Amino acid sequence: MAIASQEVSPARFSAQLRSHALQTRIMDLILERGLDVGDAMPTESELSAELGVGRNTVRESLKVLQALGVIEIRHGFGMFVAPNNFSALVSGLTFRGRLSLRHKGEEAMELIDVRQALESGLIGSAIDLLTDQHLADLRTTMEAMEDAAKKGEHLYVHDAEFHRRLYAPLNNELLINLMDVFWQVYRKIHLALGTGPVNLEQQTQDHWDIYEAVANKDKALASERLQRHFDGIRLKLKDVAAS
Amino acid sequence: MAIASQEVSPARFSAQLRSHALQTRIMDLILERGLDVGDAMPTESELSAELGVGRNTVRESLKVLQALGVIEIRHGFGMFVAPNNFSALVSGLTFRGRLSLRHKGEEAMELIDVRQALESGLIGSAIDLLTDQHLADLRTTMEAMEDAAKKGEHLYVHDAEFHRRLYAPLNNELLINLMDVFWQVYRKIHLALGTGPVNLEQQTQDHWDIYEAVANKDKALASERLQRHFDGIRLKLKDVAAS
DNA sequence: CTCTAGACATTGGACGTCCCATCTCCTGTA
DNA sequence: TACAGGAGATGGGACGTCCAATGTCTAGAG
Repeated sequence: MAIASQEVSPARFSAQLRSHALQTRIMDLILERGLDVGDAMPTESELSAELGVGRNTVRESLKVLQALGVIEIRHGFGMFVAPNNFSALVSGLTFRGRLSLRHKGEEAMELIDVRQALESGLIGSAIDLLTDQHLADLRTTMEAMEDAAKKGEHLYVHDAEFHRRLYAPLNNELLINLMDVFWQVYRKIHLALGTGPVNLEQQTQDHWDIYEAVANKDKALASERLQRHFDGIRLKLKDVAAS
Repeated sequence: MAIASQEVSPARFSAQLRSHALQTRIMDLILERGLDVGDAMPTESELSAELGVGRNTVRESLKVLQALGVIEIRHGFGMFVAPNNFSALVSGLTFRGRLSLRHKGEEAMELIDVRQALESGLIGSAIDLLTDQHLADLRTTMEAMEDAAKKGEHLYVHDAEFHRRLYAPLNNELLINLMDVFWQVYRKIHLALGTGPVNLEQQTQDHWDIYEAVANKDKALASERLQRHFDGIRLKLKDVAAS
């Protein structure tokens, strides 16, 4: 009965500490009951009764947990422990980026910096662990990208897929999710600013270049080309932000 | 059944898309009104009226935005656009980590991997931009850590401070926040598992070693020692998780 | 016997109202 | 001038009610 850490006198504390405490209690409840990813949570009413708070209050916490990717809420069905999912961060970070663009776009640029550091820093390890299968997958993605480019379609999906598969060998879900978040935020900011003209062929060629370096297991070259790739992205962003 | 021109009738969409849309509307409202960090938001009632949704509904979204670090809510005073703040992620990631520890601790380990990649990958750039002031700050932190170690106190604060200051030269708030989040999550998971015996002197010496390499601007050595530092952390975690 | 359409129960979504808790600021008094 | 206390505003919370979505069960058609 790990009621543990029950506050004794919520008299002078509290601010938003209470709601945070409630979120924690719900997460603890999941852990204590041994619920795992995909398992059903108690209903809102049950939680409300069990935790001794109103249903609205519980709902506020649940919405937060949903936003944090802890639980998944399905209307008319129930709530479940969610698989790792960082999509929530996207909203917050996108907001940050757009907010910063009103000044000098510093935060948006920082985001690119982090992405660049992560990707160009990890490409070496990824190449070490690269198998033929991974390479084949990567090539498939590239071919799809080329097709899309020829048709004049957006490359968003393929671009994202490329970067995702590039680091698949590392077998690190957290990393993939994180990079995905950054990628999506960049895209959203870019969209929000209104996309300038895009050179689909050039974009595709950039990726082919990276692919080639990776296929040759040339770590230094791959890292450098990734670096350059991000320099390009950074320039494009700076360009649009200057408007 | 003639549907009399519903105002906003995303009839078939409705899922949690609605609440997400509401969050977006609030963020857009902030951007449209040109509100900046620290500025006051409309009150809950105003938002409720303006967005045409109930106050409870608006509150759920506001709580989420608070969790995402977009706004700051001060009971009895008002709501404000928040400075960048990732503390929310800590909760979610910590939960993930603890959940994963019931299996094989994979996710917790992934977190260390990402931290390791980020830190050892970026130390080079940080050293490039290192000034005497940064170095002096770092030394101050180390001395404080040593003091604490001698007194037998926990090194948490100093450890965090060290890693934070190590990358201060990069002048990238996002990165600092991100690493801070990872650090806190690691600490929380570690605490939740029950801390084994800690060797304060060894821990301090590890950091001194890193400091030394940085002070000598020896990028390779610094990177290697950071790598080793994280290997130690990883072992400790694996050790505790095995229980 | 099988398949499908519709009723039903369950569960989350939204809202309104009422009252409490907390904060800031202003006023009045010493 | 300084401090104490009140007023007003704002968020926090709890019910209760009704709506909407979803899965399941059942009855009827074939």
